[in-house]
Amino acid sequence: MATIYEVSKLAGVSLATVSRVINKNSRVSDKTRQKVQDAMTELGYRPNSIAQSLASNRSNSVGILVSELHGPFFGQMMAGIEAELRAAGKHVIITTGHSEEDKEKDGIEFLISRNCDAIILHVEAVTDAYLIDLCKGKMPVYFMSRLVEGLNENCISLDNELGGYLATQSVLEQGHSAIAYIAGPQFKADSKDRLAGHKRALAENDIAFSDTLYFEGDFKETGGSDGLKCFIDSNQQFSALICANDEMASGAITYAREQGLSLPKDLSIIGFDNIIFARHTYPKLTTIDNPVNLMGHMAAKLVLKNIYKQKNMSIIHSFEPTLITRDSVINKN
Amino acid sequence: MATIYEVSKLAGVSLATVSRVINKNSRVSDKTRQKVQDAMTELGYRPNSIAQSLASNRSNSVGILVSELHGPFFGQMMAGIEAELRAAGKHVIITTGHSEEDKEKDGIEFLISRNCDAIILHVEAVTDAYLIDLCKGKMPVYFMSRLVEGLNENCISLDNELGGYLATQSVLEQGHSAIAYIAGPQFKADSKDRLAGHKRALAENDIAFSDTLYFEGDFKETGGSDGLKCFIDSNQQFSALICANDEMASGAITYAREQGLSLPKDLSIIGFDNIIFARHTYPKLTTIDNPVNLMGHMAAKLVLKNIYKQKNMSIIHSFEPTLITRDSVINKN
DNA sequence: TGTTAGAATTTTATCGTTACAATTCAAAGT
DNA sequence: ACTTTGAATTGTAACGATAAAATTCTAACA
Repeated sequence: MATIYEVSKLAGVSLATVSRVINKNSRVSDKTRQKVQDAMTELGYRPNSIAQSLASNRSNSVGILVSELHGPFFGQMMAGIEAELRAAGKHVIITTGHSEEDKEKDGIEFLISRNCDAIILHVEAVTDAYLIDLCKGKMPVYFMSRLVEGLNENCISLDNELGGYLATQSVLEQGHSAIAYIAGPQFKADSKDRLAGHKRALAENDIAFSDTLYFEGDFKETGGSDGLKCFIDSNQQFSALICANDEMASGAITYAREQGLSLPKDLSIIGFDNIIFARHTYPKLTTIDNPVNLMGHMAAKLVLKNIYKQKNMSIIHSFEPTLITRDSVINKN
Repeated sequence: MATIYEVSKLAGVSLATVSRVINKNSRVSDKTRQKVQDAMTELGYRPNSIAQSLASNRSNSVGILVSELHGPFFGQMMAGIEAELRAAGKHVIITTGHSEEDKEKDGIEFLISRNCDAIILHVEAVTDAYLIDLCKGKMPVYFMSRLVEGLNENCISLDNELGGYLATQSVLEQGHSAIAYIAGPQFKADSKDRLAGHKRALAENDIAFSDTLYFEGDFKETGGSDGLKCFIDSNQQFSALICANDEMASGAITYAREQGLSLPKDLSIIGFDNIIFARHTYPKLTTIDNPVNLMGHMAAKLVLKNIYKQKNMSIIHSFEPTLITRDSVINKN
């Protein structure tokens, strides 16, 4: 592969001039630029990005840490980030944390060692203290879907508490009062906030939160089925079930039907996230929209603005969930 | 950040010795190694991967091109690849092709310019000729889920023809004879092969393939609903519907129910891929398992073996789909 | 004690760029 | 014609590691 040196020789100019032609920023006379460009195409020259990175101390890559590579939620998130960054000629290095503290830290270390220009984290297991500490380091760090105290400027987050509130409120408005709740893992901030919103809605309507109608799931399909099984086995009475994400809701739906329940007549179910599949459950899942793709775009824009100094980037740090009404909640009024 | 130079100074040894301690391969006396390691921890030294890459002409990164970052199919694929590679200390640079020729080529260019050590491609729009040409270049190229003629050694593929055959055969065995088929985009090799398998099964059972019971979908939910709508609107009679992937099957299920059909009594539906969600449709989707996660692992192993010279890697190039029987196909016998 | 092989270590060149200071050049002003 | 000035260009030193050749050390053997 041809190097900048050969290009400069063929074009009869210095290395530096070639470099400036490549990087478009500084001025070069049209005649010289043309000569250089001709030489480049003649040699099939392609800049060596590694050497560029070493010399410029910039890798043009952004590290991303997600919990899982599969799953509709992370898929949408990554798609948003990648689309935005790719359009700007940056690339993404993606790795996973599996919601485990060690693996998350490991993933972060890995991305740092890879000389990313910035990293975007969707971490769940690691503490705020660790993150605050991390931000004191040299690597710029941004957070997706998590609000770290004092680091608001680096966060793109969803008002999960509001989402939880909305879900419960909407179910209450449909006349339900005995409401079961399957939460996500409570070490995850999202889960905790959604639950808090649920409790607030309950409180505002003078309904007591019942421990026996609460189950902590795993955000996976099994969480939904296990939770519902638990409620049913203990002979609880309830007409509605709120699941802290759509996967659990769909697990619950599947299990409910296995138990011979007719949905939504016998049980109303509402989810959270509005993953693509939510409109293909039966009944179609009423849920809370989580604009995670948009948030991915925004996180990328934040990096583009702060790190790559792109102009005209207006950033929204906080997003609001909205209710998506479909068929899985019945009106009891 | 401390450099190798400072470490060597503090440890009182040369640059090269430090380098050899880092890279574990060549021998260094225990005493020296200890000195160096102490110096490294004292300085909080972390090798600069960019500099390593420039000097060694190896980036320890593998480029991945998938059609989409979201979607259960690609999610599983990426998860497999990443898990395997990450365990070996390599990282993945992921980009997308969106099943469009230009974007795929662009993505490939992008990965090449990023100095990956190898690239793993899941391309659909680009021609075999282009790929054969690409393989003549310097960059090692591997293919996921696509068999490129003459490049078998570089491919990890699924016998899609067999999968298509299996799907149709199983439906036939359940006593169905009027069978509709919603294919994937026919420019994609997978889709074509699955259809070919379908036709073979039909032929073996002396059933004519009917153009009016064929629809070319888009591999998305809409493909399933559009296809089924088309068949129903044209007043076709059929008791079973084969969809070339699960997304389309779930779109078809949703649409069928919207039309008041009772499933699987009025219509049997079978999918392809066995995405996680397939067990949460109603009725639970009978489908063809596509071990794409495993194939991802295998593609990564292939790279590990060929590029990074890891031993003990036994490679399986060709995978076989299997029938997963659930509830969406009724027995008419 | 002197050799010598082999291990351990150092020296030096190199990878392909960018960045910065230094230089040259061309047009305008006096 | 002689400065001046700002744009265009060049030379050279990094960037932080690896790799190959050269050297030094160590211990065993004659």
